[in-house]
Amino acid sequence: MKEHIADLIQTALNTLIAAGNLPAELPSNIQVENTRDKTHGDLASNIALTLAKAARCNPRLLAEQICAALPTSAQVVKTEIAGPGFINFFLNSASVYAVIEQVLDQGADFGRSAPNSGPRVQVEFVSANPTGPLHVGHGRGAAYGATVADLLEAAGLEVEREYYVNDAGRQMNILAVSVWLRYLEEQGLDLDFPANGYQGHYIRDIAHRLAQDAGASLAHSQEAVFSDLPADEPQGGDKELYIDALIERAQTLLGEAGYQQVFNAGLDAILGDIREDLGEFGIEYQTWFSERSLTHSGDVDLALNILQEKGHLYEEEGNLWFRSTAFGDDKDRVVRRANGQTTYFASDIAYHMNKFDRGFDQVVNIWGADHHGYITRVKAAIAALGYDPDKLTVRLVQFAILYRGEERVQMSTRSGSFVTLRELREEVGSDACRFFYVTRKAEQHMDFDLELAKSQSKDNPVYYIQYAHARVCSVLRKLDEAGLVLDLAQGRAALARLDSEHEKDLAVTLGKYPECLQNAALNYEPHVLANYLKDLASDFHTWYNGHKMLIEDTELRNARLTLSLAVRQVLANGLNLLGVSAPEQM
RNA sequence: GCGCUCGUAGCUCAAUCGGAUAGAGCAACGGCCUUCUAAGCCGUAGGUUGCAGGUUCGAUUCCUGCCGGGCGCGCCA
Repeated sequence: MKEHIADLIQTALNTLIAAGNLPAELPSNIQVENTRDKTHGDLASNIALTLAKAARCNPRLLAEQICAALPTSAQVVKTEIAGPGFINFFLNSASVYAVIEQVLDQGADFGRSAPNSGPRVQVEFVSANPTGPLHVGHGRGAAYGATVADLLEAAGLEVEREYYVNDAGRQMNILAVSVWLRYLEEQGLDLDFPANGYQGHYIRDIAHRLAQDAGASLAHSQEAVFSDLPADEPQGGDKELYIDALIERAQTLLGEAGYQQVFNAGLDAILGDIREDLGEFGIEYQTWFSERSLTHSGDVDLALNILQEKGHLYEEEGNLWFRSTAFGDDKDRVVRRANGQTTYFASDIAYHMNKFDRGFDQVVNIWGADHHGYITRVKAAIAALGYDPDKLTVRLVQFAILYRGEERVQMSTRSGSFVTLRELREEVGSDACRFFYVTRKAEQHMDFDLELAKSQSKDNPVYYIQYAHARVCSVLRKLDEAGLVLDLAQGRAALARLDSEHEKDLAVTLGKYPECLQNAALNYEPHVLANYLKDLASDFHTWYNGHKMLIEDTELRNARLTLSLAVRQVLANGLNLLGVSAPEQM
């Protein structure tokens, strides 16, 4: 429809140019927009405002000339000039209601672009360290990333969802030691748990299972484990030095195979838990990418060699540095320490090289807002390796603050007393979680009210939207109970009988859905879709409250039910993209 | 201190690449239940878009400075 209006305007402009009323050299970009205010018609163009200067003409006067030169169109009822020179187009009801048939014809595909018709994109999200269960902060990244991925897919892109598993590094060794110590406790040792160890109860569970599998084969005496270790923090020592010493002791006593057994017991249990948690949250990945595999495959060395060859590395005091300042970073970064160990950043360089080598046209990283300082150096590395850093998009997600009504829910990562995503889902349900998490702009701080998310009232947007969907289903049930049948063909033929403002508003809102999806996808803004669904549900409820569906007039009844079906379809399509169910009854 | 980010009604938030009179919901106030779901409906009021400049036909949006909140600034991951 917008194209049609743009064509009309183009024809008018051509006429004016031919008549010598306009200079031939004009910017050719004709904008046609949905109107925000329906008193401004259905569609509007600012063409007279943008051309006024080049045409050396008062915008309103120019608008009048354009209007006069517009060819007649069956779809346009009237045009109006308003404000500083906008041209407003009023459409006939048949063109407004045409969308209803389109929705019913296309069903679940309505609003979606042809699958895999666009570029190939990877979306990496969550990627939390497998050292403990996901907490509510990860939940927002999960919901946001999953929805962005689904939206991009709906927009026709070929999408691959990936989780980067940080299964290398010191934190993982701390996890392994934590598991081992709990295991030793179960074997009868009496010990002080390290201040820097993982305190959560889940560690005991993992240790318990390890004991069942391994028996006493990993046990060592109190003496062997703790002799000659530096003091831990409570004893006036350094907790970092202490835990590192414990890691070394574990590796010595257990040997390569034994240590791996403990290590993997922790990793497998936690990763399994995360995977299950996300699965229950409606999130599936195509790839779980292991950080360790980058070392084993030689990708880390390869990446460093390439940087070395290109002259972007230098040594200083035994450390190997990447000259990221040459690419806009604040300071250079160490990639390999004097002790030979590569840094986390080195893995990340290799990881991004690997991503680009897999041939993605676009790479999207969803990170917590605390990582924003990291963007520059990663882009620097990508550029230094010879790839296009603009192909990487990083979207940051702010943390959510939980409220129970007015009261803020305290969270502390220490001592494992944080609120897990699983706990949150169990309390308010996955649907409400998925919706609430994406209802605000990602980079916006958000307040997540548990009471609101649980409430069954119109104040709760999830309930309100799902209720609209269920309401249509309910009406169809009532229809059936009354011994009536929906004649869809008659309903579609009789759409012109829908003559109330509410019905027209609804159809207009339905018509905006495809564009809403495009905007939400291309800008990585799921909240646009969430807000749209609220508006659509609101329009539907308003209409429903003012008009009875199950009426004597068969033709009008079928027309209203036909509109309802279209509303239900779009609600279901949108909810599905947000990972929220569309229930048939509440 | 430097960098990024945010600041919109009392509260939580919108505002479609710079568009028209800045919109919703909650709370407040005033009305509504013999109804396909009152777990609701209708209406009223509520604003110097943090402040001050700039860019232009037009700025919540872009630029500069200031004020205020958040985050980051490790050979941690």
